[in-house]
Amino acid sequence: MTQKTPNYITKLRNSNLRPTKQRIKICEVLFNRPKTFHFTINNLYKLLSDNSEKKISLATVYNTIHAFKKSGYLKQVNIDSSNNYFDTNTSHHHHFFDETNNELIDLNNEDIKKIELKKNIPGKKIKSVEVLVKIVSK
Amino acid sequence: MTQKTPNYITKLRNSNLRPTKQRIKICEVLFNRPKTFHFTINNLYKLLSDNSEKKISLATVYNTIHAFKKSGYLKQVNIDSSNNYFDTNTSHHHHFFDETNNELIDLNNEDIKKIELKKNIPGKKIKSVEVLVKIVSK
DNA sequence: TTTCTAGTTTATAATCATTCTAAATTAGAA
DNA sequence: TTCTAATTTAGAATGATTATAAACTAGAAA
Repeated sequence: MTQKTPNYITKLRNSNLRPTKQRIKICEVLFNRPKTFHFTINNLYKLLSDNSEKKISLATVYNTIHAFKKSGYLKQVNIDSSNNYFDTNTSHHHHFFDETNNELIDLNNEDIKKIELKKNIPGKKIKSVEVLVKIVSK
Repeated sequence: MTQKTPNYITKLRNSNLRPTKQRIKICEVLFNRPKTFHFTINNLYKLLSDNSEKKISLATVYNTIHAFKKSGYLKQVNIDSSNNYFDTNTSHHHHFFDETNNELIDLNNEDIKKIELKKNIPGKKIKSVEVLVKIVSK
């Protein structure tokens, strides 16, 4: 079931994204992981710089991440004005945000009772319902 | 029960904030309203500029809003990286965000079934639980 | 009332994240 | 191999917010 060598080339091509060296490298860093990955653009940029001699420009990191988001490979998670995260888990779920070490943790749908609203706004339809649980060390 | 002329001077002094002309003016714009008020710094700055000949500097608006937030007069509501709101309703509640016209709407605690988490993070305690319901026009 | 000082306001500069621009490079079809 | 459109890139531009430092002011003390 687990892909040994994920075919990022096909994945990219399917989204009309040319499989460039930079995009494949970013795919490897983001998706070749056993678990969901949460990151900021800055996190990722540093991570890419660290394990590589030839670095990917910051502009390309921004471009690529936004292209990936548009293609549905990533979800954006806004915590507050100074913390803009991305999440490789694109299924419907929620988050804990640990303010002690600025870490995002998934709160899966099955780990929270269904959200039921007793109010609706006339003329409007719901696009999303997101729960953010802020936590700190005890 | 309703105060005809709210005593912002006392309110400010109680929080160790000198009741300056600027702060009182901002209090009037923010709190002398029948309902909760949602705004961005820019909204507020424009509003203050419009109904006044002598305008309050942008720096003071930022300073004051942050002082008010610190004193518990306001809550900050982060929608996404380009929408940073403040809310005069400081009670525990949630929000709708209407993406059609960038408007925040309160979702009071009694209008949502209690959020129950079936997961907890060892060593961590919950600081807040916030629900954000994004809506658009039908 | 006058004086004095710490708190406050202000214009402007600095910062930081993000987006834009336009030139150089590259993927991949022909 | 050639050619073109897509992509990458460095650096400039933008926009929100914060910092700075000089001028002003509230209000306590004389």
